[in-house]
Amino acid sequence: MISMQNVFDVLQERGFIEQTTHEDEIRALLGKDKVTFYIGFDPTASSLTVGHFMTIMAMAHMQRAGHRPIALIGAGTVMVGDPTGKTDMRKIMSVEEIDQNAQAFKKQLSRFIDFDDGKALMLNNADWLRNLNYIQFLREIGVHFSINRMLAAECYKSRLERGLTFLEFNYMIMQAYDFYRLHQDCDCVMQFGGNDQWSNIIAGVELIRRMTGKPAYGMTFTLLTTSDGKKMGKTEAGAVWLDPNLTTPYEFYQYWRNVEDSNVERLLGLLTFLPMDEVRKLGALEGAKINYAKEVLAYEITKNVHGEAAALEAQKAAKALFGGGDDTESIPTTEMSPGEFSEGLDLISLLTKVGLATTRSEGRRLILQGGIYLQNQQIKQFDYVVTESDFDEHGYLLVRKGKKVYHRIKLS
RNA sequence: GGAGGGGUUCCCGAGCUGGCCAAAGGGGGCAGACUGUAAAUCUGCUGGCUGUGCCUUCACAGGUUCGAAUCCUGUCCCCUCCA
Repeated sequence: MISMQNVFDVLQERGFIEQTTHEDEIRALLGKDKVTFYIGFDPTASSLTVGHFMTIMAMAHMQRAGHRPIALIGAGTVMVGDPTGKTDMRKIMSVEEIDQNAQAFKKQLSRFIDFDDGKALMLNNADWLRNLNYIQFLREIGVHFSINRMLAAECYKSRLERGLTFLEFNYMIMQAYDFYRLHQDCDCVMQFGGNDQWSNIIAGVELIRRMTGKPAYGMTFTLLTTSDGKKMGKTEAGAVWLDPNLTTPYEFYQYWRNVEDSNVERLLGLLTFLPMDEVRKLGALEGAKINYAKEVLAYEITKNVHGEAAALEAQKAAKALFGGGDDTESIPTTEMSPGEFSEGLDLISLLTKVGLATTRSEGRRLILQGGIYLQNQQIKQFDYVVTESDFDEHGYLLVRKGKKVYHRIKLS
């Protein structure tokens, strides 16, 4: 790093920052000292998602600027469950599941942040939250919280209409206490998070101020949303995961390759390390040319998450399918024995077998509506029987569903 | 604890004077058209199956009836008001 730009400005320029508790102080602090900050990750699933990834990017920028990140695994806070943004109460998770997820989170985080030699810390709030003494906690920490103010918090609003349990109501206090603990134990003075975490973050900032008289700071990042305000990172199949077993690198690549035009520049800034002048250049491309920017976006993010080899492979596969290239190695492939086709296999069975249709009815519907193609030939006969003669000379059969979903059958 | 209102197909939400209900409408999703692997728009589909018929669904378990999402009984869960 040659020119040492203030990370605050970097984050701002790249579009991360949504709200800050004390903008000037934070900027000043980040400009001169080595600052310890934390971001919490609640292990509610077995993998991190792209939403977490954006936050991790911010963390990485901070680390590159010489600050010390604490990745806090929330295996204690998930025991309670964050009601923020939820309309219904989340299922109570078993401790085994939580701890398993926490392990998975740890592994994934280590790929993006350098935890060597104390350059970053990974902590788990289960270590202090699970054994709290109720009465003692209420007397020490609980006194500092005003129910009146908590009820006014934005994050509880929807839940006050539908019902909020006392368990979940305590989430904010848990998170505030985390910040306090990290402040005491690790000199952590800042907490970052997605913008939905604002209420929880300021609760911690205030708790620290009340208990220690010392300042603490908070900052939230923009949330990944589509132009109509829907959360990004969700597909019909569920979230976009960082775990390649849950979302394959090819699917992951395609997700970014298909984002809407208006979001490309923003996403490049948030999710890649490309210099901003390049980001702006790419974002300025118009019409069909912006497809190039999407390729860059998809490639860069996939590279960050799954490595260069996987990114190249995904890109090649995508180009082959959509751009007339000839590499088809990376498309999802199912191997089947020639014997299965010796009598012929009906198309519907084939579709369900490879997962292109979840039920036979769905398969039939797809075919009837013209959504199924074999070797790029539309098949509208629902009782079509696939035989070896449908395969190419190398023993491959390319099955396509709609415009974008490809699957290959290989005879073996 | 008392009074009242609810639990319907992926979601929201009709139906609940018994048959015409696999269940209106909207959302979401999928497919088609248009395109740039974009957005917007338009069209169709959207419980399962050996498919013009059959099977399983309207919280759960029973019952009444030729026939129940609709009526009766019990159970569980949720919400509102009162305590």
